Amino acid sequence: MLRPLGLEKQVQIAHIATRFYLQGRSRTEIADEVGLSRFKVGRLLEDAVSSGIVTFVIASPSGDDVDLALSAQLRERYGLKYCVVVDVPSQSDDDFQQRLGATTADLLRDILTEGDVLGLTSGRTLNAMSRAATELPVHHVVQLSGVAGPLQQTGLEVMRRISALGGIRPWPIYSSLVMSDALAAEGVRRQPELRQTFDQFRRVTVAVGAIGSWAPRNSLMLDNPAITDADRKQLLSRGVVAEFAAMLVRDDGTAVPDIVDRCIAITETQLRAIPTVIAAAGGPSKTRAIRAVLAAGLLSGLVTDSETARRLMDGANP
Amino acid sequence: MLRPLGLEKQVQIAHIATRFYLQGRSRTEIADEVGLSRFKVGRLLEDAVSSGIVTFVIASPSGDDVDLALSAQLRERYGLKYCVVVDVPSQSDDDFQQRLGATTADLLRDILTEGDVLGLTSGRTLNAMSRAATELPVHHVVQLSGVAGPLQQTGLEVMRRISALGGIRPWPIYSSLVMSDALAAEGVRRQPELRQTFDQFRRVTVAVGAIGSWAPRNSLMLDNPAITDADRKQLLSRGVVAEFAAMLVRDDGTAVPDIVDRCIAITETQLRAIPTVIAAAGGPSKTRAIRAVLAAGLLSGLVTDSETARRLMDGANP
DNA sequence: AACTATGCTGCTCAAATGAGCAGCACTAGC
DNA sequence: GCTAGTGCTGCTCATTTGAGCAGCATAGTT
Repeated sequence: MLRPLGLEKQVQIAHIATRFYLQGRSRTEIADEVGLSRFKVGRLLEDAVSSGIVTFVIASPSGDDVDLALSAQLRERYGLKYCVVVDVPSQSDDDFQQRLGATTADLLRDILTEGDVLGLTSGRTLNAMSRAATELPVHHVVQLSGVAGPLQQTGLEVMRRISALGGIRPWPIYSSLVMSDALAAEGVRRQPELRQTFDQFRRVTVAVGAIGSWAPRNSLMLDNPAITDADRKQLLSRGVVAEFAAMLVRDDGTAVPDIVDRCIAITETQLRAIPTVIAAAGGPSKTRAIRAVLAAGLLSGLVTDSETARRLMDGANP
Repeated sequence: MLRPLGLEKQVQIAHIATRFYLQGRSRTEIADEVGLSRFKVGRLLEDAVSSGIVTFVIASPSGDDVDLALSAQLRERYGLKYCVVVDVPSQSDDDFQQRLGATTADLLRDILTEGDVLGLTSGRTLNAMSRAATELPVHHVVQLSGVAGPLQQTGLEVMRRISALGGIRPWPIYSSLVMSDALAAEGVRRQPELRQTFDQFRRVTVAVGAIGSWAPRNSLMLDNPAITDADRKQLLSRGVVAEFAAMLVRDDGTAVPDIVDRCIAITETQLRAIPTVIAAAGGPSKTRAIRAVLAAGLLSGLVTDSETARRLMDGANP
């Protein structure tokens, strides 16, 4: 339209649009009512949309901080099964983890069913998730990777909280995530208690993990004492930018298996066998890492913040 | 729904709603895409609306000050053919008339066609209209009522401005609106010049008039010197609350013909014969009067402000 | 005047959609 | 263990709707 639609036409369109969209009448019905052909009504409704008289707003009805439209977009973009994007206005790191964790807990409560076996890694976000979780309809929670980072944020702590919800059996890993050498790791893996947990890996139906960033450096694993400066240097030179459980990933999504034999954690193959794998991670420093893990194609779900989501949307098509 | 919809379901609904409303895909298409039955998709879209995930906003695309939704509602409510409701944030009386007048001019430009003959009364709003009008595709403008009120706001002034637009022949009334007695009025009506104008009344296809309020008192006609205190008292006691052209109206819409024979203006019968009669009036003091004129059932159009529109909507069904 | 070009209208026919229903899983209560 | 109740699913059939088209009016051009 060159002329921006006459005033009376606008009102007429508004009338028809109200009847149609707000009152749910059919085009045919409206046509009879206002004395137009149903074709005319249909075209006026098209005009209503194209001229911007009618706008569609897609938003969370609870008015809470989930950006549904962005969630749906991101989900679409990366072919995810689950995707939740949280609006986190505050930039405080604590708030951040808090919101991401709480939302992840909400998502889990939503998608888990009785028969599911939940697998978890560690990290601040997962810790916040375990704090926020109030009810999870599962009976088994399996720790997917060994301990890394401060005592308060280990996978063990997460396991403790989750199993405290009641009726949930924990399968913990009492071991550090990374060993100094493959032989030591081999020895740990032989421990009966640990083998019990490892045996559970194939039963896990839903896994939730954090994403660690290696470039920029924001990862509990990378800071593990068992990883020497030489290790770090070598792995970084091999292109590692992210870690998920014990899996190290390059920008293009390919894995770097150099130290898998030193890790006490679920393997890539086992991880890929899990029907639903969800990552919870956000923040500017994690964007590149998240993109890498997405590129690896092992995620079926992602919980992140809106700023990160936008950055992920902006990136080149994967 | 008791539970306010699971998080994942919300995202799924948002996805489907986006595809449907924002991208215009069909339910069937979406169903194939996401692997659901078209019925399921349809139900999810219903949920999207009922749960408030999708909202329809009906607003003027130009972002200007016409409240389209309210216009359509009011139009519907009073069975009007044309109705424009203007948002006037400022409470200044001048702004008020200005906006109402400008919008009336827009409406006229929109609905008038070459063959139309325009009829006008007087008043501040119509004066503002004549100021705002830049092009009107008509060739004849007929003054419908005699002069009342200050020189700057008479119908004559309106006629002058409109005919100055070019290509428009004015049919003026050089007379006061009210005479002190019927005999004098009779004499005036005999004047050839005036008869020419009166002869045009039946040719008028679109009439635009202001509404005067008698209770509360806000009318140029009521203040006319030819109306004595006794007249006023009598007419008010007869229940007159409004005037349109020279027609005096009660709350219930019935006419009070007591002084018609003293008025130099179009008669009620002639007025009712005009296909399209539009009133332009607004403001708190005019609400009751507008309601009365609406009740009289002679209007096919109304231009008013949003506050007044809301008051008119609130009133009992006519 | 004849002729395109343009835009608007309402038609036909096929596709999309809604209403209502029966099948099925699950629950709660006996 | 049974059974009525509840909620969800996808079906059939009738209605609604869209795509595309031909008719018609208007405007501008030759």
